Parts: sequence; C-alpha cells; structure tokens
Amino acid sequence: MPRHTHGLTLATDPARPRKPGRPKGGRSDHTRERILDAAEKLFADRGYDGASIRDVAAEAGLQIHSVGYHFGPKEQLFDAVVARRADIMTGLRREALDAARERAEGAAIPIKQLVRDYVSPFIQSASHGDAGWRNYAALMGRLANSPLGTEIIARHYDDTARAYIAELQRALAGADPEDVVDGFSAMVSAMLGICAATGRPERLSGRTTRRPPEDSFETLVRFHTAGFLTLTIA
Amino acid sequence: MPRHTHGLTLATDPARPRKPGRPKGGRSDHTRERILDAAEKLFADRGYDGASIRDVAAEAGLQIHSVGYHFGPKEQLFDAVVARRADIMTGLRREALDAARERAEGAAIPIKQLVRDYVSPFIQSASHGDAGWRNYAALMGRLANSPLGTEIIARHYDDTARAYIAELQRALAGADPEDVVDGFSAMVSAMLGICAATGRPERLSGRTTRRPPEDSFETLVRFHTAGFLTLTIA
DNA sequence: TATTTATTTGTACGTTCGTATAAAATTTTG
DNA sequence: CAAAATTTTATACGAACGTACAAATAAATA
Repeated sequence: MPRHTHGLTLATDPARPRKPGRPKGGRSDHTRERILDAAEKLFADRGYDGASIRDVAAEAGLQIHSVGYHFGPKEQLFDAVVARRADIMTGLRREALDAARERAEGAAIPIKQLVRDYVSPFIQSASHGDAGWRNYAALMGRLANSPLGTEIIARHYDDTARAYIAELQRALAGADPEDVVDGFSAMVSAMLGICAATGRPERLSGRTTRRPPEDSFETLVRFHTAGFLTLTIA
Repeated sequence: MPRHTHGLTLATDPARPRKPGRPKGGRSDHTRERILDAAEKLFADRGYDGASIRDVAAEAGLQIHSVGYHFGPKEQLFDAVVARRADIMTGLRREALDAARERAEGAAIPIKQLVRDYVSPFIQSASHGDAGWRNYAALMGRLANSPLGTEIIARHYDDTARAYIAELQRALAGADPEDVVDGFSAMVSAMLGICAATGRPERLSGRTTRRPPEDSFETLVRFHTAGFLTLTIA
C-alpha cells in the first residue's frame, strides 16, 4: 500500500542506488528525501510544468513509479517540496517573533526588528545553507506570482505572515493597514528577488560574479524599514 | 512561405472567424493580434509550459498551424507576446526620462521623479488599460524569476532599466552602486507584485475585493523613494 | 484570364506526459 | 519457517505535446 504521508527527517547519502525489497527498520525516508531534493532542484530550474516526474525520478536515481508511490500525484509532490522547508522557515520566524515580543515587554516591536526577523532566516539559508536551500530559494521566487504557487504559499506561509503584519500595523499605528500589507508584500518580493539568482542584477550592474544574498541583507533591511516608516506620515 | 516577422498594429474585432484564402490588402495583422492576445492570456494564466499552442489557437478561434505559421516555434511566439507591449512601455519610460532630464537642466533628477516615471506606465496600464494589459501585467510577474523569462526581459527591458539606474546612482552620489541596483530590483518586484493579481494581498489583509493597483501607486512611490534615500547615509 | 503568392484548413508523426498495473524482492511479523 | 507487509523494478496506456506536410481557397499579379 502506498504511503502518501510523511514525517521530516534529515537527508542522508544521496548517491547509493537501492535494491528492491522492504528496507531495514521501516525507513524509506532516505528515498523520500532523495526524491524531494531532486524535485526541488528540477522545479526550481524548470518550473512546475517544465519538470516531469520522469526527470525527478532519474535525478534521484530511481524508477518512475517510486515517485508516485511515495508522494501520490504531482501536485502533492510539489506541496511536499514546499512544505519541508516551509516548516523550518516558519519555526524560525515564530521563534524570533516570540523573542521580540518578550523583549518589547508589551510595547510595539521596532519596525527594523520585524523586517530583520522575517527576512533573515530566508536570506541566511540561501546564503549559508546547502545547495538544497539555494534551490528552494529559487523555487519560491518562481512560485510567487503563479496561481498554484500562491495557493501553496498560502497554505504554508500565510499564518505567520499575518502575525508579522499585525505587529507591523501595531508599530505603524497611524498608517493605512492596506499600505502596510503592500509594504509587506514588497519586502517579501525583494527578499525572493535577491535570492532567486536570475542573473539580472549582474546584467544591470555590469558585474561578472554574483553578489551573495548576504551582502544585500543589511541594505534590504534598511531600505524597507525606511519605506515602512514613511507610511505613518500620511 | 511563413512570415515569422511582424509589424505592430492595433488589435481589431477579436471574434469573427476567418475563411481560408489570401486576405485583402495584405493584412494578416488582424489574425496576428488575435493570436498574441490569446497567447498573452494563456501564458499569464498557466505559464509558458502550462499553456499549449493548441489552447492558444483555440482561444483565438483558429486552427493549430496558424500559430506556427505566423510566429514559428513556441519560444518566438512567447517573445513576440512580451515584445509587443514592452515596446510601448519602453517608449513611455524613455519619453518620461527625457522630459525629466530637460526639466533638471543638467542637475540630478529627483529620486521620487525617477521612481514615479519608471513605475507609472506599468501601473497605469494595468489599472486603466484593457484586459490585455492586465494579462500582460500578470504575465510579467510570472516571468520575473524564471530563466526563460529573465532572458526575454533582458532583451526588451534592460537597456532602459540601465538608463534609469544610472540616473538613480547619479542622484544618490554617496551610495554604493550595487545597493542602488538592489533598490531598483526591489522597486520592480514590488511593481509587478502589485499588478499580478495573485490574491495574496487580499488573503493577508482580510479584504474580500481586490485593491486596484492604482490605489497602491502613491504608496509604492513614497515607500521606495524613502528606501532609496537611506542608501546615501551609509 | 492564367499564374503566382499568401493564408487557412485538415491531418498526421513521433515524443513525452501523468498515472496505473503487475510482478519481483526483501524485511517484518506470527 | 511461513505469511504478510513494504518498496522496488518493469512495462503499459491513453492523452496531450510541439511540429510538420499537403491540400484548399482567395487575393494579387501578369
């Protein structure tokens, strides 16, 4: 019977092929992680429709049907790819928000702190994480303005996004709440753009090598903090 | 012999089917515009790989091969869709830049003016233009972080983008030029996000109806102008 | 009026797509 | 050791894909 449910474990050795038969200890997580890594890479490079399940299986060194066996239809695989790291991302953002609330002792959290806390986990992962994180960052950029993408993003990111927006609105008491949402959306778009590695910044600046996302981090924080602060002066 | 070249004309009656045979006055532009409109809509809704040439032909009320006859391979059709309105967009931005230069009389152009001039044509078109412009805006949002998309964007938008960036760098003399490029990228991302109609702003703000891009325009200009201005205070 | 050119229609080819079925292989369970 | 459960391999199916070819039709040209 297929298992379309999953629990998150660490990826292990991604190179060794597997012989048929039931594995020891009931752990097929090894294979599952391999599939997710391959799908993450291919979805990032070619998009949802551009990457085929066959390609994913080949990239993972498996037969076609193994993918469907573990994750069901393509859309569920896609969701699983997004969900895996979204859970980590959301955990870090929630922690940071809780810590900031404690430090503020009932007062509003400073804007700069909110911007930094939301953006930092993503940029740090895209800068210092493994290749998987870089693929994930590129994938999220591609997803951002597509119908299927925003549906999945909504499922995994919107709750935390709303929590940050609520704090931003509190800190920007005089501002139009809709403007704050626009500012938040701009911040997220900029964050994704910095990590997406499209090559456009290089083309626009005449650079030959890519500027690491980390180097843009402080600029992004200051830029958007300043943007938010002008929203109060209506 | 197929004609894979084109000249831009106005779209005409998009509903009447066509009988075979050579049209009067050598004008097949009617058909070409119909195809571009259909492709624009479907590429925006489903992405490059998600929209098939068959769907495009059906949407335009034509047979499959008419599309290939007029535009050649799929990628050339895609480029033609982007190019059509990119030429208009670039024209407006160039005009605005020339006018601003004249008004500045040799001095640096104010940041707010540059932001407004670059963003305004796109947002105004997405707000007040016909359905084609709204589809185009959604399409550009989808393209932004994909390899094929950025390649095509580079071809049709980068020259003008560099001209604006040069003026921004001049107006922000103290700032790191790379930071200015980051700011410009953030501005473009925000512009696209506002026009993309993904439904995410509604979900994040609890709104039921969509906020028209026009209502976000002044906010976007102020927000990003403020962001640019902080780049000088290193 | 006869010929050429431009555009559309209709059909077809080979490939790839997502998904399904069947069987083999190995561990776990009783 | 036998039976059940799990995960792999292998193969297959109908549908849809991008592209191409040939024929038909009507305007333009001579």
